[in-house]
Amino acid sequence: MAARKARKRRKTYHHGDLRNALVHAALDIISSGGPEPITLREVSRRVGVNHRAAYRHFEDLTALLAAVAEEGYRALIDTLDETLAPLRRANPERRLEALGVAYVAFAVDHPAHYRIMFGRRLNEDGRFPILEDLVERAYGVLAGEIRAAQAAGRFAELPTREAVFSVWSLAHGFASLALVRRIRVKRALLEGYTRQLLAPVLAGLRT
Amino acid sequence: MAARKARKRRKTYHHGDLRNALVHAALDIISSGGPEPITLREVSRRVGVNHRAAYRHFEDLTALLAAVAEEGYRALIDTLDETLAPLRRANPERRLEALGVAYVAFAVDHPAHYRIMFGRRLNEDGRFPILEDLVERAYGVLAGEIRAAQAAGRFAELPTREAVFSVWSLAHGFASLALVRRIRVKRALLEGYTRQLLAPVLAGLRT
DNA sequence: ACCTGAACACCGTTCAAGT
DNA sequence: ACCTGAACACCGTTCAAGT
Repeated sequence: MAARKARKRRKTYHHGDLRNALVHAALDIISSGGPEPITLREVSRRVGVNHRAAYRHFEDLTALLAAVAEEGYRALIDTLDETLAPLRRANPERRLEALGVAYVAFAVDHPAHYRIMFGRRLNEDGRFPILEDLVERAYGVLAGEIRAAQAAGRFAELPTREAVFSVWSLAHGFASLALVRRIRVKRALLEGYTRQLLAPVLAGLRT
Repeated sequence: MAARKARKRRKTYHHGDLRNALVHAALDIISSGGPEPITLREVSRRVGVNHRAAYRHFEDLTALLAAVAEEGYRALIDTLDETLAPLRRANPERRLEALGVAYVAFAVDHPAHYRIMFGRRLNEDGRFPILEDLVERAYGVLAGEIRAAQAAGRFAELPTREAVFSVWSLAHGFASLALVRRIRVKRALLEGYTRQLLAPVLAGLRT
């Protein structure tokens, strides 16, 4: 029926923004939580085009998934930036904690994006270098706060890289375990719980 | 050719230990690192039987993967136990650190097992409760050391559960990021690197 | 009891068209 | 330029047999 709707909406032979429509159909499939796998054919079906039409916009299925991942990374970076915006005057530690909380919340609130972003290694063949750039930018947000905390004399002078990886690993690990329900947390308690888990690392970095 | 070999080895109509053969063929496929997906047909092909034969032993593909995961959890638990064995007289902190290092090393050295264990949620429908039991046992090993450290007055009296999740999240997150090469570490440096990442959490728990 | 074989409804991807 | 349709070599799973 999604197919029928899409077909009604356009009078022309051309779709208009097929590329975007395909990306969001892919997201819908995963977000709906059902057991439906993301397939090129199902995605095209939802958009209301022949499955071959997708090849105009994506070289193959992996390229479509890479587009989903790219959108996800951009959304994550935006979320992290927006998290910091109202905290301009807060101390670096609180800002770092807020980043960790926002990161985990993003994963839990966008499980479809997150799984594509961190599930398979899409850039295995170096086909999508943009993905590496975006990860680097997200990393940079975290690293910036850790450097600021160190500059303010609040954090020990460990190598920044290792400090970032400690925090990132913890946030990513918790998010992943929550997504596969190995750790069960009610959404309303997520932020507080994340703070509890982050507390030891942050305390440890302080020494 | 694997098929031919298997066919030669047995003279009888029956395979002997088909179930086990299937589980290990599945592992071989993922371990080989190639892009070959684990399919019931490919697994059966490697063992040298008709793909329908697998259904004698596994209700469906998910059940086969669950068997792989089960074996993985048992191996992980064994690894953790063996890690603690020579450290009976060490202090709880060192034992906990050793567990974290062993956990990450297990993931990196058994990527096939690890991905099946923590990738999809195989027990979604409650079909494989054994998997939950085994995760619980692995969790118990970690929890035991944290409780011991607390009892020895070395760790602050935080709730054990949250302390375990901090350490587990960090180890799991680091392992996952290393597996998808978001964090790149040479195998020879893995243990030392893991210790560096764990250091802040362990220090934080100490306060 | 254990394995096979044909059949069905799905895939991704290629090639050769249609508008 | 953009989309379609038939075809190919794959899937998982079901049903009806073979030894």
